[in-house]
Amino acid sequence: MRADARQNLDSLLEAAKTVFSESGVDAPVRAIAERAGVGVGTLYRHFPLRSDLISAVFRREIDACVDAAPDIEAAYPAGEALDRWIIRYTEFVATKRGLAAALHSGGTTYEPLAEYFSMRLTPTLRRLLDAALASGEIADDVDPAEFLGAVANLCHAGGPPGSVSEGRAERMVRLLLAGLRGGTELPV
Amino acid sequence: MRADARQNLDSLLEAAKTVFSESGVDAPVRAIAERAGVGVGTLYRHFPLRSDLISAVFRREIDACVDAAPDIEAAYPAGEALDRWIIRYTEFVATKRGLAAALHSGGTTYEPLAEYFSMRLTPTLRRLLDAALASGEIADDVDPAEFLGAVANLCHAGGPPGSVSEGRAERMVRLLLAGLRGGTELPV
DNA sequence: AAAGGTAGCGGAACAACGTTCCGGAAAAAG
DNA sequence: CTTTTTCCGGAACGTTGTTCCGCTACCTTT
Repeated sequence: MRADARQNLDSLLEAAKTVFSESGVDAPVRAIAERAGVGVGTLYRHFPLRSDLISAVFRREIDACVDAAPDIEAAYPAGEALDRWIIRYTEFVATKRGLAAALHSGGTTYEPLAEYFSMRLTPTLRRLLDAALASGEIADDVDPAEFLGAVANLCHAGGPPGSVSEGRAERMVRLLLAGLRGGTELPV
Repeated sequence: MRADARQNLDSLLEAAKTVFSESGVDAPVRAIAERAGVGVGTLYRHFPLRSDLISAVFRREIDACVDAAPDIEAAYPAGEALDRWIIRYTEFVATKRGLAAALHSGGTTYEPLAEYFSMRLTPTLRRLLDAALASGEIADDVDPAEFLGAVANLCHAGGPPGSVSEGRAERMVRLLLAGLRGGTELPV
């Protein structure tokens, strides 16, 4: 790999990270290329699809979230560890404006990113759930991939303009976690 | 209002309803105009913003959902009525591909639609919650607007491609409802 | 019934988007 | 230093939402 190509790739990742956090994942491709000081052709050479760039940028942050799990597991009992890691995951997702929307935009465009999300995060949650089930701290099991998707969906503003939104995501996620404790039967 | 204008407006609403259910709310404006047999200029005369058309199409369906509440309230005890109405709301939202994504797309574009959602649905849920709280069937209160937004967010596919998604939305919503029963304290 | 004024229509035109393409510049190899 | 290969830049294309204006045809008025 040529030296200038490597340099441009780094610039692009850095620029994309900045732009995404400023304007969300819907930011125009041209804006990213401009901030990186390269042409759009260069961007598309490294990332044939827009979603490839998004994937690359978020991969490292996903890894950081996964890596946080062992520390939490060691420091708290199983049930509380589960809660704390989910809250940690919440904080990661909450900062990515438009990410959840992109993930279920319908088409096959963002499948690779969703794939990676699940590939890394699912086993972590599976382990936390098993531990909490074994210790009897939660009553119901759930599919980890489903649960992660649900939490991610909850972590975005939504709702009417004037409504209280401070802490909304966290409140709803805590409600979901409380649901795992209950085991209450609901009507069909 | 002129007769042909009235006729075109009806055609547009009818066409939009069809196209939205076939291709989701992201369907191109031109496709709707073409199906209605009018030019895009006519469409924009009646609906200055794309979101205005979406609002108009969904208003009647929201109303239907609100109107279903009294029947459910009369037929079931408070707690079960709450569950059943939320499930009914779920079914409505689930069929609107891309609607939730549009609602929290960030900008002010879809605010009128979200406003109307909340304006109609919030009081209904407020009443159901109060009844269930009064009868002691649920332990925790929530902000109705928040809860509705959360449920709407849960009603979309998300997750990795291969994962189980059959009934996912319903399972997650039931978990959320179970959370209202619990009242379990969670860690900070 | 005819005629005029005007509400309203159609679709070309514009800006911004994602994506493609290729002439030429610059890095690596000899 | 020359050759070869890699890779860059940005013009160009197709599709989006939205605007604009000349002309149609509807309603009113006589």
